[in-house]
Amino acid sequence: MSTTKEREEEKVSSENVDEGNKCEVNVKGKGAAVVVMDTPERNKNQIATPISKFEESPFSNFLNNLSPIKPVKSAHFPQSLNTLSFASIPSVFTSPHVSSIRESRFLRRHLLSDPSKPEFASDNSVKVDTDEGMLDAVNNSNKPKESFGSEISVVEASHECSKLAVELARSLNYECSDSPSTLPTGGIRGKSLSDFAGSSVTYVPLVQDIFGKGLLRREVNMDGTNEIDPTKEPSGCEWENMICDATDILIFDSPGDPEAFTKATGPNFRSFGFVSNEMQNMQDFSQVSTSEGGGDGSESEKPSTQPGDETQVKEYSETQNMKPDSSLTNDGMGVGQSEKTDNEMVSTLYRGMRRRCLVFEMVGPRRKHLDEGSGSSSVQETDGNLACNEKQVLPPKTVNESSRCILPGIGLHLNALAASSKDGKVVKHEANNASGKQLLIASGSAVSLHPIVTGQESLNKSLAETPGEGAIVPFENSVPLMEDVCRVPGYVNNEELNQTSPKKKRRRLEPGEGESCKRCNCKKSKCLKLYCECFAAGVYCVEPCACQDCFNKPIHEDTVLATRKQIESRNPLAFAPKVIRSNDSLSETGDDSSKTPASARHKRGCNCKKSGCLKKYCECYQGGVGCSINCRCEGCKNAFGRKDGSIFIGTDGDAEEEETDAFEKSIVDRTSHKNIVQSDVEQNPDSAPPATPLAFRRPPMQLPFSLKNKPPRSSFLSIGSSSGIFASQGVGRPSFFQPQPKFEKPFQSIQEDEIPEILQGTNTSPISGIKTSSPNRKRVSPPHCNFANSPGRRSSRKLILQSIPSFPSLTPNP
DNA sequence: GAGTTTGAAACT
DNA sequence: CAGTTTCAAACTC
Repeated sequence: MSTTKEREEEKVSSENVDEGNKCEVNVKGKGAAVVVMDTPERNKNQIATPISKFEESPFSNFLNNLSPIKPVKSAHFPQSLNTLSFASIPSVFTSPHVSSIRESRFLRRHLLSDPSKPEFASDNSVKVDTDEGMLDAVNNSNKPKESFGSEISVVEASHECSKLAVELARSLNYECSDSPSTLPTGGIRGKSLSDFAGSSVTYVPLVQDIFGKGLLRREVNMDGTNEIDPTKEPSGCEWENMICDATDILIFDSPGDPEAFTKATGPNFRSFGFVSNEMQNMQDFSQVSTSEGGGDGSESEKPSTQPGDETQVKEYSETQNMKPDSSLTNDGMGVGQSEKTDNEMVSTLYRGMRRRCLVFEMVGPRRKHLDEGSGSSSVQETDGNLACNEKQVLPPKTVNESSRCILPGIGLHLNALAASSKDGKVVKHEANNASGKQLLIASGSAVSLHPIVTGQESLNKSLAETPGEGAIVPFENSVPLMEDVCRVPGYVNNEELNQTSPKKKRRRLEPGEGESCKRCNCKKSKCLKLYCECFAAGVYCVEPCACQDCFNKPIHEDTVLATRKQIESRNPLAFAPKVIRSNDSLSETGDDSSKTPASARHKRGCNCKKSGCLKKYCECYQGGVGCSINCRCEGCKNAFGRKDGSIFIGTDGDAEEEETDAFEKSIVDRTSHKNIVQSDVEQNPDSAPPATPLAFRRPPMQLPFSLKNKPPRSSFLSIGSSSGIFASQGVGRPSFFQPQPKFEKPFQSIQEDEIPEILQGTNTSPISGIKTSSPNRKRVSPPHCNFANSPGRRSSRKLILQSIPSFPSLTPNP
């Protein structure tokens, strides 16, 4: 009892001290991702509501904890989880810089977490979860403590966690002699942040989600640990190292360990699953396994497991799968100590057994559990994602849901993104409208997402490394960047967001914002021509599509790929994003001041004659970009910028107003993007803001091909500021949103990669020169093809024209 | 929901 | 490269 009081006191004190931090942390957690992603302003706005909610909830929770009264968590939780997951993701994804930020966060979190786990504070990893979890934990802590009855159990749990971490490390081959008890997860994050922005990133979200659920559980345990654990303070450094290593291993191993990852085509998915599993395991361990005993146990376990790293990993994953289920079903917290004790004994005994046995089945079951049993957000999210993915793409390839999600490749990714975005919006809207948008935007905008990007990159790399993925879906591969970007964010979002039925989400998305998930209504093209938006976007047709005789499905992958190649052979940029965001780059040209269209440009330019570039018929307008020199439009009144170069100049008041609005929005986005991407942009004026991971994925081969061979009509001039634009548009005008979607995909994923590559490769400068010289000029000489080689600019991300790369990548060049 | 308009994509 | 046709989205009613 005294312990409980102490805990409370600690928490309280920590809260008092850290309240500010908490708030910030929460904000960051949620908003961080968002903020990073796009315009801070939006994020702030959007986030604000959520944050406030969170804050309140945590506060209330803490207060409750302090007070004898124990409030029930309930509603806040899910949101917090979602938000957390998002936030966490970005943070994780964020580049090293981000990591630094994170560290700060961690610190804060630690403070927060400290209350529950002063000792663990050293472990950054745990903290994040704790933040969310804190609340829950706080609420739960009281219960759990009571239920636990003995602190020992808690301690054991913590040990188990450490064990889990250790196991992970083992699997990785890393032996962390000193694994801080619980932190493994945290450690992972930390690592991901610093080291593996990309890979880690992907994991992180899951982790967070898991934490969201599991943390609560964990925290409960943690609380107990805190009291007891003081003895165990792990060295943060060591722990982090271990985690990092583990994460690395996990990530990298993932490909290697097909089993562990299961069949999931998408590395992301795998990673997620893996992480989630770990997390769950951790939780489970904390909850279940106590018997093995303290930190020592963890180490002891390590040695045992170490024998085969891979095997261990698999086992680990298996165990994760197993555990998660059990844990999920039990909810960790729900299970009484008695159960735990029983389970613990058993669990400890069978751990190894389970792990190994579970191995492959893990994913599927787990998810099911999640879906079925745990109402927890994480589960839902995963489900939602899966569902979405399944619908969209997957079908054939992936057996597992998870695999489905991932596998679909482009289609999936894009769809997922779209769906996710929509879902995110929808779902979040429930909780927080703003947050939802942010998420979406974030997902959408590769730029802002650095973290995401990084994550994607890592993912991409992993994918590239992993034979399965690439081999499986060429088409998917080609999609890469876009998809990746989308995937990650979207995916995450979906998971998080898709608490409800994925289908619903998709549908919602489609109709409303729907762009992310493009729907087509093709009747004669069989969805194998660019007429088909889905096909053009590099996505497989999904349920929402009303197409007839559709061949744009995973089943017909070969056909799709072949067709793609054909089209690409004709026009290498055919699948490149139509709109390229140069926003940043444009700014260089002076566009920025103008806000005008320069920020982003349509690759080819439009050819409107009757619409005045004021309707969606106009691709430029649809893409939320101004018309450029490349445009051959007549009577251009594009609100985003006229081809005259007068960007906005809206001769018409309306147009001007619109433009201004759009600009402002775009500017905001840009600014955000710029902030993030600036370096890149600066380096590459043309470059799209986001440093997408695409580059990794992109098979330079493809692009060079297409580009060199045939520069499409237009040059890449267009800007890739899409994210910004979209975001802005999305916020500001619905109409834009719609248009954006199309571009978005390309934007985010593709543009950056493509452009940069192109630019780089094509030293021919034409593009760059053109862009720089005249922002509006869309038609830069296409030929920049060299992009592949251009070393100079590459140094920077040179996102430049992702458009090209993305697609090329998609094409099964290999 | 059906029909029209529009402009891109595809074809010649 | 230019012109025409095809196509599907966007738009209107």
